[in-house]
Amino acid sequence: MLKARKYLIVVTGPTAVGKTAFSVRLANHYDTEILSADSRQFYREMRIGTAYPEAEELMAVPHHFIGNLSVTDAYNVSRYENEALDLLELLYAKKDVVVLTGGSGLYIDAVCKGIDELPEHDPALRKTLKEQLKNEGLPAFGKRLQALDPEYYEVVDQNNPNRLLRAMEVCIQTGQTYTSLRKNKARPRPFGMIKIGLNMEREALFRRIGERVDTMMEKSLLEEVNALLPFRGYNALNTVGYKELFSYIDGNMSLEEAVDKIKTNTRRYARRQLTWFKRDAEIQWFNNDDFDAALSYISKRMQ
RNA sequence: GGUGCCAUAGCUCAGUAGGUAGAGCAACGGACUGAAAAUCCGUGUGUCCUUGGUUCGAUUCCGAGUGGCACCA
Repeated sequence: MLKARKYLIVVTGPTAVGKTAFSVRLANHYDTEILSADSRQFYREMRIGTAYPEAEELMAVPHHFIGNLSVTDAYNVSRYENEALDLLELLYAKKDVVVLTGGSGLYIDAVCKGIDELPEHDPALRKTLKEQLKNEGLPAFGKRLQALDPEYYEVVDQNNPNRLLRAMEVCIQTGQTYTSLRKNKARPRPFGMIKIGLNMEREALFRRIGERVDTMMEKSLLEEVNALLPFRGYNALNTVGYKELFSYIDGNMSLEEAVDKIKTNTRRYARRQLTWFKRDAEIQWFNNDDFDAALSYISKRMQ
């Protein structure tokens, strides 16, 4: 007997375009389950501000990587890659198709292509390096990286502290250059991938973003944020919708200003997402409400 | 109705002693390998309200019109 081919249908696109509803429909159609690739919906304490799927949606289709973490948990793409691949193996024992949906491009790529073997960061080392960077400044810190990994220094964005810090970390932790560890080669996966991008006219998308933020405020996002105040130092809370309201709570701006800022930053996030997805030629784009066209494309690809 | 002030980028405004203009915010483009809803880089997008006049040349000066604001009726 022929073994049925396994498929991962990836549904992506800018925030607020309607990925969740689309994916639930898709999963229902294939009688399967959904893996989320939204790096902030992992956190169970962040529901309103991350536009968590509705209760009915969660009941209609089994979801994974939704609310599986606490904001205090340390997490990263590599762990996600491993956990997602393990889970897919389990799911493919009973399903031929699984849906991966979300807007975190790096996380989607980790599942589809894999990322290189690099050491997980050492919090103590990162703290030390951060302080050093602060004290000596970006240029001097960069020069030190240049001494350790001249090749990477040439290509890195030398103004981006996160990039310099990470590279420095890896060099120090491994005693090897960051460059030598970055293979940047896609790994083969035991399933076929069909990538669907959802989009809509920008003006309409931006209108939706504004409305969604207003809805979040009506659903008492401010209360959610207030409850998370003690955890604001955690990376999970360095997120649109949360940081602006922290700033309001600190008295740095009015509530109206904070809400406007959330809308602006969400629009920018959507643009960055589009920039990321645009360069992935495997993505086939559809209008967010064109479910049938997407479905017929998918079934054609599966033949 | 009268008088005064204003009209410049999507918004708030600056400016040009007459040589077609620039800030902030917004917007737009891009980068991206264990922080990624993060982090970083780049870009002025303009009938200077309309119309006559003066001038080699008007967004700038003068007149008229239109719109807005204020005050007086």
